[in-house]
Amino acid sequence: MRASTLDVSSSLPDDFYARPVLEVARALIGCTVEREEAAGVIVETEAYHDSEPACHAFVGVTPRTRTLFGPPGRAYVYRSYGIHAMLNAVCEPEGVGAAVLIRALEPLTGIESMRARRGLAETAPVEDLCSGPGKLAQALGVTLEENGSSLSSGPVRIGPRRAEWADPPIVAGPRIGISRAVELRWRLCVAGSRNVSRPRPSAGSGGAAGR
DNA sequence: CATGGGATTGACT
DNA sequence: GTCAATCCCATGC
Repeated sequence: MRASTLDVSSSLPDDFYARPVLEVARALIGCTVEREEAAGVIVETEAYHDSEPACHAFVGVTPRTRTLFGPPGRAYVYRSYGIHAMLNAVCEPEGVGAAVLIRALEPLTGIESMRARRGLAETAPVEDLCSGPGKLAQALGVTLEENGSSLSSGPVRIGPRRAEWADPPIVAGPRIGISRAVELRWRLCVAGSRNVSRPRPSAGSGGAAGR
Protein backbone atom coordinates (compact mmCIF):
# COMPACT_ATOMS: atom_id res chain seq x y z
CA MET A 1 0.00 0.00 0.00
CA ARG A 2 2.15 2.80 -1.16
CA ALA A 3 -0.42 5.48 -1.91
CA SER A 4 -2.04 5.56 1.50
CA THR A 5 -2.62 9.30 1.38
CA LEU A 6 -4.55 9.10 -1.86
CA ASP A 7 -7.62 6.93 -1.89
CA VAL A 8 -8.82 7.02 -5.45
CA SER A 9 -10.70 3.79 -5.20
CA SER A 10 -13.82 5.51 -6.49
CA SER A 11 -14.07 6.48 -10.15
CA LEU A 12 -16.63 8.63 -11.91
CA PRO A 13 -19.51 6.56 -13.32
CA ASP A 14 -19.96 6.30 -17.08
CA ASP A 15 -23.12 8.41 -17.03
CA PHE A 16 -21.06 11.33 -15.71
CA TYR A 17 -19.87 11.70 -19.30
CA ALA A 18 -23.25 11.16 -20.97
CA ARG A 19 -24.19 14.85 -21.20
CA PRO A 20 -23.17 17.96 -23.15
CA VAL A 21 -19.41 17.84 -23.67
CA LEU A 22 -18.79 21.45 -22.61
CA GLU A 23 -20.57 20.73 -19.35
CA VAL A 24 -18.32 17.72 -18.76
CA ALA A 25 -15.22 19.76 -19.63
CA ARG A 26 -16.10 22.14 -16.81
CA ALA A 27 -17.07 19.39 -14.38
CA LEU A 28 -13.77 17.57 -14.91
CA ILE A 29 -11.73 20.50 -13.58
CA GLY A 30 -10.58 19.51 -10.09
CA CYS A 31 -11.10 15.79 -10.72
CA THR A 32 -8.22 13.32 -10.47
CA VAL A 33 -6.55 11.29 -13.19
CA GLU A 34 -4.72 8.21 -12.01
CA ARG A 35 -2.58 5.61 -13.73
CA GLU A 36 -0.60 3.15 -11.67
CA GLU A 37 1.28 5.08 -9.00
CA ALA A 38 0.95 8.44 -10.71
CA ALA A 39 -1.97 10.82 -10.23
CA GLY A 40 -2.84 14.47 -10.69
CA VAL A 41 -5.68 17.00 -10.53
CA ILE A 42 -7.14 18.24 -13.81
CA VAL A 43 -6.53 21.99 -14.22
CA GLU A 44 -7.14 22.42 -17.96
CA THR A 45 -9.55 20.86 -20.49
CA GLU A 46 -10.89 21.41 -23.99
CA ALA A 47 -14.23 20.28 -25.42
CA TYR A 48 -14.66 18.81 -28.92
CA HIS A 49 -17.93 17.92 -30.65
CA ASP A 50 -18.70 16.37 -34.04
CA SER A 51 -20.82 19.39 -34.95
CA GLU A 52 -17.74 21.62 -35.29
CA PRO A 53 -14.81 21.13 -37.71
CA ALA A 54 -11.99 21.20 -35.16
CA CYS A 55 -13.18 17.84 -33.83
CA HIS A 56 -11.74 14.66 -35.32
CA ALA A 57 -15.28 13.25 -35.36
CA PHE A 58 -16.42 16.01 -37.75
CA VAL A 59 -15.58 13.70 -40.69
CA GLY A 60 -17.88 10.98 -39.40
CA VAL A 61 -17.21 7.44 -38.25
CA THR A 62 -13.86 6.08 -39.44
CA PRO A 63 -11.46 3.58 -37.86
CA ARG A 64 -9.77 6.51 -36.18
CA THR A 65 -12.92 8.14 -34.80
CA ARG A 66 -14.73 4.94 -33.86
CA THR A 67 -13.94 5.44 -30.17
CA LEU A 68 -15.30 8.99 -30.24
CA PHE A 69 -18.70 7.78 -31.38
CA GLY A 70 -18.71 4.89 -28.92
CA PRO A 71 -20.09 4.78 -25.39
CA PRO A 72 -19.17 7.62 -22.98
CA GLY A 73 -16.69 7.09 -20.18
CA ARG A 74 -13.97 5.58 -22.36
CA ALA A 75 -10.53 6.97 -23.16
CA TYR A 76 -9.86 8.31 -26.65
CA VAL A 77 -6.09 8.29 -27.16
CA TYR A 78 -4.47 9.31 -30.42
CA ARG A 79 -1.05 10.40 -31.58
CA SER A 80 -0.43 14.03 -32.42
CA TYR A 81 2.31 15.30 -34.71
CA GLY A 82 3.65 11.78 -34.83
CA ILE A 83 5.08 12.14 -31.35
CA HIS A 84 2.68 12.90 -28.55
CA ALA A 85 -0.21 10.88 -27.14
CA MET A 86 -3.36 12.85 -26.34
CA LEU A 87 -5.72 11.70 -23.60
CA ASN A 88 -9.42 12.41 -24.03
CA ALA A 89 -12.61 11.38 -22.23
CA VAL A 90 -15.40 10.31 -24.59
CA CYS A 91 -18.64 12.16 -23.82
CA GLU A 92 -22.31 12.46 -24.79
CA PRO A 93 -24.53 9.49 -25.61
CA GLU A 94 -23.25 6.71 -27.86
CA GLY A 95 -23.60 7.75 -31.49
CA VAL A 96 -22.43 11.32 -30.81
CA GLY A 97 -18.74 11.98 -31.51
CA ALA A 98 -17.52 14.13 -28.63
CA ALA A 99 -14.69 14.20 -26.12
CA VAL A 100 -12.89 16.30 -23.54
CA LEU A 101 -9.15 16.68 -24.10
CA ILE A 102 -7.27 16.58 -20.80
CA ARG A 103 -4.65 19.29 -21.30
CA ALA A 104 -2.92 19.76 -17.94
CA LEU A 105 -2.67 18.32 -14.44
CA GLU A 106 -1.37 19.44 -11.09
CA PRO A 107 0.76 16.45 -10.04
CA LEU A 108 -0.32 14.73 -6.83
CA THR A 109 1.49 11.41 -6.50
CA GLY A 110 4.19 9.48 -8.33
CA ILE A 111 6.07 12.69 -9.04
CA GLU A 112 9.43 10.94 -9.20
CA SER A 113 8.18 8.44 -11.77
CA MET A 114 6.66 11.31 -13.73
CA ARG A 115 10.05 12.99 -13.92
CA ALA A 116 11.64 9.71 -14.97
CA ARG A 117 9.11 9.06 -17.74
CA ARG A 118 9.46 12.65 -18.93
CA GLY A 119 13.23 12.30 -18.99
CA LEU A 120 13.73 15.25 -16.66
CA ALA A 121 16.20 15.84 -13.87
CA GLU A 122 15.25 15.36 -10.23
CA THR A 123 15.40 19.11 -9.85
CA ALA A 124 12.87 19.76 -12.62
CA PRO A 125 9.97 21.93 -11.41
CA VAL A 126 6.72 20.09 -10.72
CA GLU A 127 4.85 22.46 -13.03
CA ASP A 128 6.90 21.18 -15.98
CA LEU A 129 5.65 17.61 -15.59
CA CYS A 130 2.03 17.76 -16.76
CA SER A 131 1.53 21.31 -18.14
CA GLY A 132 0.37 20.22 -21.59
CA PRO A 133 -1.53 17.32 -23.17
CA GLY A 134 1.54 15.57 -24.57
CA LYS A 135 3.43 16.08 -21.34
CA LEU A 136 0.80 14.60 -19.05
CA ALA A 137 0.32 11.54 -21.25
CA GLN A 138 4.06 10.92 -21.16
CA ALA A 139 4.26 11.60 -17.41
CA LEU A 140 1.47 9.10 -16.69
CA GLY A 141 2.72 6.57 -19.22
CA VAL A 142 -0.50 6.68 -21.27
CA THR A 143 -0.12 4.85 -24.58
CA LEU A 144 -2.20 4.42 -27.71
CA GLU A 145 -3.07 0.94 -26.50
CA GLU A 146 -5.28 2.56 -23.89
CA ASN A 147 -7.54 3.94 -26.61
CA GLY A 148 -11.06 2.68 -25.95
CA SER A 149 -10.35 1.57 -22.38
CA SER A 150 -12.77 2.33 -19.57
CA LEU A 151 -12.05 5.41 -17.46
CA SER A 152 -13.80 3.78 -14.51
CA SER A 153 -12.25 0.32 -14.59
CA GLY A 154 -9.34 0.50 -17.06
CA PRO A 155 -5.66 1.38 -16.65
CA VAL A 156 -6.41 5.11 -16.67
CA ARG A 157 -9.05 6.21 -14.19
CA ILE A 158 -10.74 9.52 -13.42
CA GLY A 159 -12.00 10.13 -9.90
CA PRO A 160 -14.43 12.72 -8.51
CA ARG A 161 -13.56 16.33 -7.77
CA ARG A 162 -11.65 16.67 -4.54
CA ALA A 163 -13.03 18.68 -1.65
CA GLU A 164 -10.38 21.40 -1.90
CA TRP A 165 -11.34 21.91 -5.56
CA ALA A 166 -15.03 22.38 -4.82
CA ASP A 167 -15.32 25.73 -6.59
CA PRO A 168 -12.23 26.41 -8.71
CA PRO A 169 -11.93 29.76 -10.54
CA ILE A 170 -12.27 28.82 -14.23
CA VAL A 171 -11.22 30.93 -17.20
CA ALA A 172 -12.50 30.15 -20.72
CA GLY A 173 -10.64 30.91 -23.93
CA PRO A 174 -10.10 29.68 -27.50
CA ARG A 175 -8.72 26.17 -28.00
CA ILE A 176 -5.04 25.65 -28.75
CA GLY A 177 -3.45 24.45 -31.97
CA ILE A 178 -6.53 24.38 -34.16
CA SER A 179 -7.32 26.36 -37.29
CA ARG A 180 -11.07 25.89 -37.59
CA ALA A 181 -13.92 26.86 -35.25
CA VAL A 182 -11.52 29.23 -33.50
CA GLU A 183 -14.43 31.37 -32.34
CA LEU A 184 -15.50 28.78 -29.78
CA ARG A 185 -14.14 29.39 -26.30
CA TRP A 186 -14.10 25.76 -25.31
CA ARG A 187 -10.78 25.77 -23.48
CA LEU A 188 -11.19 25.84 -19.71
CA CYS A 189 -8.33 26.61 -17.33
CA VAL A 190 -8.00 27.05 -13.59
CA ALA A 191 -7.19 30.74 -13.17
CA GLY A 192 -3.76 31.33 -11.73
CA SER A 193 -2.62 27.70 -11.85
CA ARG A 194 1.03 27.35 -12.74
CA ASN A 195 0.31 23.89 -14.09
CA VAL A 196 -1.76 25.20 -17.01
CA SER A 197 -0.17 24.94 -20.47
CA ARG A 198 0.91 27.95 -22.47
CA PRO A 199 -0.34 30.30 -23.65
CA ARG A 200 -2.11 30.93 -20.38
CA PRO A 201 -5.34 32.84 -20.80
CA SER A 202 -5.35 36.14 -19.00
CA ALA A 203 -8.08 36.49 -16.43
CA GLY A 204 -8.99 39.94 -17.68
CA SER A 205 -9.13 39.66 -21.47
CA GLY A 206 -10.28 36.29 -22.50
CA GLY A 207 -12.32 35.78 -19.50
CA ALA A 208 -15.24 33.65 -18.70
CA ALA A 209 -17.46 35.99 -20.66
CA GLY A 210 -17.59 34.97 -24.27
CA ARG A 211 -16.33 37.49 -26.77
C1' DC B 1 -0.33 3.01 -53.18
C1' DA B 2 1.38 8.11 -52.33
C1' DT B 3 0.63 12.15 -50.10
C1' DG B 4 -0.40 15.63 -46.70
C1' DG B 5 -1.97 17.39 -42.45
C1' DG B 6 -2.37 17.46 -37.52
C1' DA B 7 -6.21 18.84 -30.59
C1' DT B 8 2.49 19.53 -29.63
C1' DT B 9 6.82 20.23 -27.70
C1' DG B 10 11.51 21.68 -27.04
C1' DA B 11 15.53 23.63 -28.93
C1' DC B 12 17.31 27.41 -31.13
C1' DT B 13 17.65 32.52 -33.14
C1' DG C 1 9.38 34.23 -32.68
C1' DT C 2 10.59 30.14 -35.83
C1' DC C 3 11.23 25.30 -36.90
C1' DA C 4 11.98 20.33 -37.07
C1' DA C 5 10.77 15.75 -35.25
C1' DT C 6 7.72 11.84 -36.38
C1' DC C 7 3.39 8.54 -37.00
C1' DC C 8 -1.47 7.63 -37.84
C1' DC C 9 -4.84 7.73 -41.08
C1' DA C 10 -8.07 10.21 -44.48
C1' DT C 11 -8.15 11.31 -48.98
C1' DG C 12 -7.24 10.95 -53.89
C1' DC C 13 -5.38 8.82 -58.04
